[in-house]
Amino acid sequence: MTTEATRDAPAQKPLRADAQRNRDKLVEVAAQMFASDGVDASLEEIARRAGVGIGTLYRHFPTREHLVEVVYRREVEGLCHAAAELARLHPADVALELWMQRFVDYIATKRGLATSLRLLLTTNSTLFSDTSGRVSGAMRGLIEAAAADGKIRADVDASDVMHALGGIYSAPNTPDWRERSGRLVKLLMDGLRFGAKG
Amino acid sequence: MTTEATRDAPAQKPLRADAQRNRDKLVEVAAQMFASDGVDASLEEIARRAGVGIGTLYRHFPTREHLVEVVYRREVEGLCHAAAELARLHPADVALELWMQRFVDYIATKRGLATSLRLLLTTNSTLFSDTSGRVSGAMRGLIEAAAADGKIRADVDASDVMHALGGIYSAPNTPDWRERSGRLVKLLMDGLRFGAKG
DNA sequence: TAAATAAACGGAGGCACCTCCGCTTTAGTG
DNA sequence: CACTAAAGCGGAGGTGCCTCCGTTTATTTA
Repeated sequence: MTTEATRDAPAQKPLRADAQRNRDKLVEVAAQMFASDGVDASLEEIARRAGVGIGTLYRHFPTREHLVEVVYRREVEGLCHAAAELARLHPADVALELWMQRFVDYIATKRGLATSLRLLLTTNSTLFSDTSGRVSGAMRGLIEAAAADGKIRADVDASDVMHALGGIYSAPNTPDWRERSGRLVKLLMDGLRFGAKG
Repeated sequence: MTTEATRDAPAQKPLRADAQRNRDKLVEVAAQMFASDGVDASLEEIARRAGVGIGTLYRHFPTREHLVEVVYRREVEGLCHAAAELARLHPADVALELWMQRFVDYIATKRGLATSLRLLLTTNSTLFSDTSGRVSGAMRGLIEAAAADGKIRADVDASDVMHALGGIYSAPNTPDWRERSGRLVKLLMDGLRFGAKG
C-alpha cells in the first residue's frame, strides 16, 4: 500500500499535480452532491462545481459507478480514520459512542447510494469484503480498547455489537430515522457500560 | 399498492381501442428491438417504429424497466403457449424436442436482457417465481406426456432436464453458442429416447 | 531558462431521456 | 347523427450523458 490517502488503485503511475488536484476536488464535490441529491446527481453539475470540464470528470471516472465507488471507499476510509482519532482524544467508552454516532451517518449515506451500491457490491466482489472488513475492524479496535480499560463489559465482541446495530439498516426511512438511531446507539451503550468491570 | 400493476392479463379497466392498439404495437416493436439491439435500445426509436409519439410510450410504460418486464412476460407467455401448440401438432417426443429448441431462443433473449433482468428479478420478487414456475410447468407437461406415450424414458422428470439444460446458461457468449446449444438439445433428446418403453 | 513532449483539460455537439400540455380521437348519450 | 367529456396522443423543449479532438499546462531535458 502506498501512503497516498485518496488513491484507489495500488501502485498507479503518479498523476500530474493538476490532475491529482482536479481528481480530489471532483471526489470531494461528488461526495457532497451524492449526499444531498442522491446518486443521480448530475455529473455535469459535479464537474461545474469542481471547476473542471465534463471531459475531465469522465477521464478520471469513466462511469458514474466508478465515481460512486471511489466516494464510498472514501467514506469508509473516513470512518476508520475517525475511529483512530476519537480513540486518541477521548476515553475509550466515549470514543466508542461517538464513533457509533458517526456510523449512523455513514449508514445514512450508504442508504442514499443504495441502488447503485447494490449493483456495485454484487458486481465488484472485493468492494464488499474490503469495506466491511475495514469497518468492523475499526469497531473491534474501539470495543476491545474500551473493554480493556474496564469502561464496558468484556463479554461482548464486535460482531455482537454490529449485529445489535443491524436495526439501523432495517428501520424504515422515516424522517425521524436519525433520532431513532441515535437512541438505539445510546441504549446500546448503556447496555455495554452496565456491568463494566464486573 | 393494489392499484398500479402491469395491466396485461388482469382485468384492469379496459383500455380504449386505440390505446390498446398502440400498447400492443409498442410491446411488439420493443421485443424486436431488445432482441436485436439489447435492452439499451432507444425508446424514442421504439416509439418511432411503432408509429406513436414518445409521450405515448411513456404513458404506457413509465420506465424502461416496465417495458422490459412486459416484454419478458410476453416472451414467457409465448414459450408456454408454444408448448401447448407443439403438443397438439406433433408426437410427444418431437414436441418436446422442438420446444427445447425454442427454449434455447428464449434463453438467448433472456441473456440479452440480462442486466436489466437481474435488477428486476431482485426488485420484483413475484416476477421470478411467476415466470420460472410457468416455464418449468410447461416443460413438465411435455415431458410427462412424452413419457406417458412411451416416447421417452420414464425415469427422469422436468427438474432433471432443466438441470441438464443448465449448461446453456453457463456457456460462454461465443458466436457458435446457438449451434452448441442446438447440439446439447439433440444430445439430451437422444438420451431421453434411449430406453424408452424400457 | 527555454524548448520539447507527454499529459491533461474543456466544452461543443450529438444523442437519449422524460415531462408537460394543447390538440385529437373515442365512446357514450339523447 | 350530433354533441360532449374523458381518454389518449404527440412532440417540442429542457436536461443529462458521453465522446472527440484542438488547446493548454506540467514536467523533463538540454
